[in-house]
Amino acid sequence: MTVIFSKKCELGLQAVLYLSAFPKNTLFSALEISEKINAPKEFVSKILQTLTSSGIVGSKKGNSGGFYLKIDPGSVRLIDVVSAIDGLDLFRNCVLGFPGCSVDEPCPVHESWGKLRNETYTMLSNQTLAELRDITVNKINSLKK
Amino acid sequence: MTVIFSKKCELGLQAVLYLSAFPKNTLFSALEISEKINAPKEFVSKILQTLTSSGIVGSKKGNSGGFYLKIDPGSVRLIDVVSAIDGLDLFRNCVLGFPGCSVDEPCPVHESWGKLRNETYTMLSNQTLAELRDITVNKINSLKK
DNA sequence: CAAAAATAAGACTAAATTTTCTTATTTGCA
DNA sequence: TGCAAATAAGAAAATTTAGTCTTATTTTTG
Repeated sequence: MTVIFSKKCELGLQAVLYLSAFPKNTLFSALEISEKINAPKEFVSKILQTLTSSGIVGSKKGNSGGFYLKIDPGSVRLIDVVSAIDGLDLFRNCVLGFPGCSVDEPCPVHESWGKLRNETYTMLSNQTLAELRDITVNKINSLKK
Repeated sequence: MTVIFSKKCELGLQAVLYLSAFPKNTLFSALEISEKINAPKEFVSKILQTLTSSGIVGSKKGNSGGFYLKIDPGSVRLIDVVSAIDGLDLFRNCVLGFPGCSVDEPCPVHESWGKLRNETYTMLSNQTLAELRDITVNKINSLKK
């Protein structure tokens, strides 16, 4: 089971982080990326297509084609990728699944989860891929092979 | 899509919260509970069976049978229900899905998510059902009919 | 121009989760 | 004792998510 994001989203985040470790516009084939993040090539390719249509990633067809980060790493935040793939329902819905959870009819953890949820949103919004670069490079390099 | 818990877990939490709003050992049939929390009866019944085998809930067969909170509401915490249904992987796995995420090989949000994850765990552990009773009763009563 | 290698797109399959159904067993009560 | 109503248990169906396959198109290179 995934933690809070879907598998698609996790892999999308990993792929974009991978791309952000290299100079902007550096092309990588879906195969290269999939091997690096240890995921099925076709699945990665499909996820990157989604990110392409949302504008975060660019693609180039043909013999020497591939995917690349289209937006400057200083302008992309993790939340942008999450938003493009899973959407933001995570930050709207009641964590206990109650309907109509609000200040007037709060669930038992409405306030406390609300706070944590906002902090999570902030965490995913605060830093850009550029700011995460060093730690990202270190992590990417530790992924064996 | 659910927020961080599975549907089973959400409904299990709702059902237990419902039971905790009444004096301990008060019996409710799966049908009554399912109508209250607006979920399929058989599904609720199955979830409560899980909670029965984990000891949080008790069950009584036969004509006037049903389910009841077996442990005192002052001794049950939300995390106990989560643990019984979804397990605690949520509090162990990397939120970005990276393997081997650790202090030595942290992912880009290892520290910040680690903190939020611990606070989430604390939130689900701190208060007992008894302490949540007032707000629970209010929420349950707002769920129409 | 033809071959090779890549993305794009969509159909298809597989797996996991959710939900329903069926049957057995238990229990209270007339 | 027999019926009705409930849980127990497990099979089956439906839905969602994950992953694969196929075909088309693009682009570079020989």
